[in-house]
Amino acid sequence: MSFVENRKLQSEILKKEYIARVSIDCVIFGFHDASIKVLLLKFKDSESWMLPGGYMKATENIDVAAERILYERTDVKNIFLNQFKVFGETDRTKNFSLDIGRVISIGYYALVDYTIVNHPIVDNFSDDCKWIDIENPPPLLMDHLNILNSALATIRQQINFKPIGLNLLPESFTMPELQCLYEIILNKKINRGSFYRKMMKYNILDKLPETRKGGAHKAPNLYKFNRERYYEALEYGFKEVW
Amino acid sequence: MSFVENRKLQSEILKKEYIARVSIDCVIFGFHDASIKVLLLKFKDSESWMLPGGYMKATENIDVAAERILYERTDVKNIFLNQFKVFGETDRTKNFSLDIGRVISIGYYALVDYTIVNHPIVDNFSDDCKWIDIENPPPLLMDHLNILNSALATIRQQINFKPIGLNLLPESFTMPELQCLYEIILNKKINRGSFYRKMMKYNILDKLPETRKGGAHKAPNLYKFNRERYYEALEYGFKEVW
DNA sequence: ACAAAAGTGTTACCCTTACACCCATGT
DNA sequence: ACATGGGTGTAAGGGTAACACTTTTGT
Repeated sequence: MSFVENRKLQSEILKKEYIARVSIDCVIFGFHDASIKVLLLKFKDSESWMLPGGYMKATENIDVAAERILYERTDVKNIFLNQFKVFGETDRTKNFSLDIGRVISIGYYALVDYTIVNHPIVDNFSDDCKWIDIENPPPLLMDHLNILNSALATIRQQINFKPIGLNLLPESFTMPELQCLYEIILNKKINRGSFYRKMMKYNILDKLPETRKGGAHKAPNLYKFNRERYYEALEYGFKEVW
Repeated sequence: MSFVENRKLQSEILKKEYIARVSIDCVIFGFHDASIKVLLLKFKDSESWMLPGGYMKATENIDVAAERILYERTDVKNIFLNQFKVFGETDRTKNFSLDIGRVISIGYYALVDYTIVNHPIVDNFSDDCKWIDIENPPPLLMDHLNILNSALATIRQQINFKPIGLNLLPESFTMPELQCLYEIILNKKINRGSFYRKMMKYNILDKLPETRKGGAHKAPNLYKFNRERYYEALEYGFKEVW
């Protein structure tokens, strides 16, 4: 089979297996060193970075596709991704060295434990995969900076009426750590006592019997999220005005 | 050219012009007779109804596609559509007599003036187009009932922190009419005085010099939305908790 | 006269903030 | 002793809701 024939066949297979011109991009946020990180791939032989993304298969549910794509490109699995917006400008891929034509992309975000990425295993298109501080993003391909900022705006909105932190913090954590997460996301200081009471009223925390030993001062209490009540709050939100 | 050849050609043209397997469905809400209506098409020679929808072209921006599709199918134009969710279950089209294969659909909603639909002009696939009360929806094709309910849930959420009513009410309206709209959307009674003050505090209404004559009692004041402040409120919302 | 609309005063209540105070517990 | 963390009391302030009262103005 000639090279051209082979490429044609590959293309045919791809067309059958995948939905042409529809991709998924994943904005994976982590929390570490009192700052928000995003998981990025470095495009091979280039100084540009990109969000982990890929094409949808014709036979798989959209949410499943998002999880598969993230797994294939970063070795990260079993995380819950939230669809947040479709990016469908005709010129959104023009700032890209490969001519992939017109592609619309479905944006997903997730808030995950920073430690889920242990090994920088990357796929054939990338030569690096790591957490990058959102304060200083490197050059991003196509409209990926726009997608990233849109995801950030989405979580900053949602923090007003939905819980946050599960999967972003380790299984158990202290109240000052949780407060620090909120302060970083909201980019402002919060009064400690008020934060404490509001969190307790949300009724999504379980206090653990043990404390975090080894620090320089009083060992802080450990908490974990009560999954049942957390998910309930995620679904229904904390408040409605009307 | 044989029938088969012709169909093949048509299919090829369609493939080039349109993005295969990506559709847009529009949930168009109107307000009339103190109830919420949705604009539906009746599928030809069938008792089933559907949301106005269609396929995206390869060369058009996604938001433009949504407006074009709505216009082609219902003769309604120049309305602002909001993307709200992608429906991508593999089995979402199975309950449909035509075998269109796997299609993912991008959901858009709009809130419009009920009077925009003057003539029930419909396309080749439909034999009726009209407003239908959301309280008693007829049988809907595929997952269109799901899409409709999802759009409803979206606006009921958003009414808590964004203005509503522009395009849904006529250019000028009275305070009781606006309150009625809110009560219908939220499905509950609101205290008149409290509603009045809250609305005035939102600072998105301009009081007109004239009143609505001809009613049985005191002519109520007319108001209209201040576009500039309305759009600003749409973008930034009325309140943030943290 | 009557009914609807408009605007405002009042009160009670809840929630949120900021601040403070006291206690506990590590080094 | 000192620093951090935990928990709660309190007072100020803002927002909301329900209710009532008054005034206006159509038929």
